[in-house]
Amino acid sequence: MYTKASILDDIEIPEITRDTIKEQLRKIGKSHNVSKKVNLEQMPLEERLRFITNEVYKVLGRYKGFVKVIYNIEELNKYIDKAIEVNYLTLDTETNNSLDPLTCKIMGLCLYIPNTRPVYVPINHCKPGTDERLENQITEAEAREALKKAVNNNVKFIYHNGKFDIRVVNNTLGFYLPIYWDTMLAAQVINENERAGLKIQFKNHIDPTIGSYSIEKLFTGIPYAWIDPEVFALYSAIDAYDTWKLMKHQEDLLSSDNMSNVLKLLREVEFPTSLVVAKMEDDGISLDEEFTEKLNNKYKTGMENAYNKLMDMLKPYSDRLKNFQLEGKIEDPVNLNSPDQLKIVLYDILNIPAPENRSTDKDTLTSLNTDFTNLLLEYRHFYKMITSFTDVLPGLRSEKDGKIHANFNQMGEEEHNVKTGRFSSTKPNLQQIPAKEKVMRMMFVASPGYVIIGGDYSQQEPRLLTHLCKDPKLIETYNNNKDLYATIASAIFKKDYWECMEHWEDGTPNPDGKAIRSKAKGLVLGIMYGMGAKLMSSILKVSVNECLEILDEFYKMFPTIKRYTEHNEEFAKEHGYVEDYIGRRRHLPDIQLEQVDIKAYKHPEVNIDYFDDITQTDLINFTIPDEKATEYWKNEYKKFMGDRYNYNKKAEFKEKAKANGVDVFDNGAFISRATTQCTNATIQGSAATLTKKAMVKIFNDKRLQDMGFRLLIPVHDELLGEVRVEFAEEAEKLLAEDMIAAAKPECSVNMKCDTYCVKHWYSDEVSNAIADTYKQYINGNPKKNIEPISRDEAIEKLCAKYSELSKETVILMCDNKFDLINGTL
DNA sequence: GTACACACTTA
DNA sequence: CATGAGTGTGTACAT
Repeated sequence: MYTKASILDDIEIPEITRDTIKEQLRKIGKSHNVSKKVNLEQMPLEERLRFITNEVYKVLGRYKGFVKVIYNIEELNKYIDKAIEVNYLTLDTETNNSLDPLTCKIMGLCLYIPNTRPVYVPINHCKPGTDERLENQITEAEAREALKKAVNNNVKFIYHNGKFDIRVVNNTLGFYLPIYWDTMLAAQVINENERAGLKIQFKNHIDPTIGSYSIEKLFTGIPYAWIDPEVFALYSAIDAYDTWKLMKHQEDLLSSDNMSNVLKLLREVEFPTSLVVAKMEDDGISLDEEFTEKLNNKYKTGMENAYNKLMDMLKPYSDRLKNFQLEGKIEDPVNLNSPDQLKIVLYDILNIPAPENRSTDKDTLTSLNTDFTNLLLEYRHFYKMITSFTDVLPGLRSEKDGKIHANFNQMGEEEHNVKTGRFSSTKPNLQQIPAKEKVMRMMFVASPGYVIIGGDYSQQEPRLLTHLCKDPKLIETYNNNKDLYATIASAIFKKDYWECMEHWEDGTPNPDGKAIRSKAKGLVLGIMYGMGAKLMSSILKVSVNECLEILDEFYKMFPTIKRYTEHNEEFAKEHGYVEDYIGRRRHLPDIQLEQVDIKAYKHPEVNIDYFDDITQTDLINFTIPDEKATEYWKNEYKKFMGDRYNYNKKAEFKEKAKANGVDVFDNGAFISRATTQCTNATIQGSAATLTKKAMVKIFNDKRLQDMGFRLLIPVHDELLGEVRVEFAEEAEKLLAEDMIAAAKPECSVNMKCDTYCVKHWYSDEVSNAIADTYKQYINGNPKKNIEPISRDEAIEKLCAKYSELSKETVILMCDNKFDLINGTL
């Protein structure tokens, strides 16, 4: 029996696998749920803990003797020495009912080393019902020394979602552990369409017979720390073992030749990135609370005014409103946030000519252009700013340091399927802070003594497209530092390069050039998104035919792009995935579907006299799949369609089949969507990879580290960080250098990077906008019917518009004299 | 309480 | 038929 063995004995016994307990597992059954009749909440504590113990043993008792609890430092040291000997350590941290690594308490460590049994190291368990720490445990200081010893001896640390664990360890024990392997990230990179949870991964790849259980419900409402370590170990320690098994499986899978790029992506990009993200989340970003409140008040006033005016405009229609209210179709007063009610107000009560779909979205309301709809748009804008940003951000600040610690997920949200490899951000989503409403970004401020440094890749995606298709003309454009869109416009519209630029060579504005250049820009974006000619025509504001001609000319001038996209799509059809410039894969299984799924049926030959409850009608409707007929219709389809795909013919076939009672499920939409995604997935995936590489490079840049530089937010093609104010200029330069250098050696096209340095995010943009408006006010603008006004009047107007800024600040900005680094708002 | 549609924000 | 994200609201349905 394992229970009587000492830790040393354990280390010498052969590797224990779950095979030994498989039989038990089958007996226990596949799932466990606590009976709903048991009222956990009202159970006295002692009874509840006993109940929990019993339930846990019922489900996980098979692990008793497999997992072991370490109660003293001698045993822990032995275990760590063993880790040093074999060079690996799998680690999972347990916290006290908190998923916030910033403020949580560390409760214990789950460890696993091959050829030993998984162990649980209790650190902060308490006597039930109290905060009194149990004595027979490892102290935080002991745990810290033990882990540090492992780190100093270059032990390779393995995790499942290591970002969480290394943050917990940093915030409780005071240092960051290294990451050798993360099975969650590996799972997501290997197949982004599969769920990456530890249990499901283990079931899918290691042991399909494993049962599922959800005993977390048992613990709701009571601190985990009150659970006996022996009981808790059963529940938690097996995770470290599972993680190890999964890692071995993933390493095997990735050791094959055709997976070497995926392995490289993990080792050089994703694993190092998770460390960067851990620190970024721990650091957080500062919010200017006073400024945020001022903005909030401004928008609230604006929203209330708009709302009141809207209600006033509805007053003459009170009779009609009443009718709909009596029918229960609208509330009293009408709820403008409800699209259902709004449709009635707009199209039935106010009798505004309704578009076919009776939509109430922004485009529709804008095109309606009535006093009511224009005011409604204003109301909605304010409402959005308040409810999504100004009202909620202050509440998201951590009690620990008053900063906002958003969650950055380097592979997208776990709940959704992982897609292209881009970052996502939640609670709050710092990637959707308004950019058009520029003052909103000024809520974010550098920490005291720091300045914000920002850098964005200029045309990151088109440059990567150029690298992917190796177009000589486009490569030349970039390497000669010429404008991409002007080059393209000049090629397809047969004009001189300078005729396609926003400004002439001498700097004077060129409105025609601006228009033609923006057409080329729309074209490139459309191609990168996989847009159809119809939609592209509406965006470029040309007819469909004209758009087709432009596209034709485009592909004639840049045949490499067409060749590349076609090759990429064929690759996807053959392999079921596309690859980015490093080796990140985006699986698009739909692209391998047959155009149609065909299913033919037959009616069973049943004598209804045998069945009391079956009627003749039931029988006619009752069918069973007919394999032979299905085969026949599949052949018919191939014969009918011939070699070339034809939409009309397909429709004709569908009708014919349907008339014969054959189901034809059209996969056309799925296939075309997957095809559309091919090009975009490689470009967007490449961009995501490049940005991550840049983050890693910046993180590891010794010079930036010495300046106190820390990353704050990744916004896809843009990185935001802060640095101690005395190093502002130098850090700005280094940031751009690192971002550009990150593309090498894999990317053949030079990157370009624009940077800025401010105390408040976007204050440079706001300052420029104010200066521009000021100039228009005092000079006038005949095109926009703006009469020139005096300086005082202009300043007064701008102060009203920017009421969240002080008058002094507005004046400084008007004169372009605002100190972006030290100036106060 | 959960799931979806809709509307809006962003790169 | 445009790519990729998250948040907040209202509504319908289940519990």
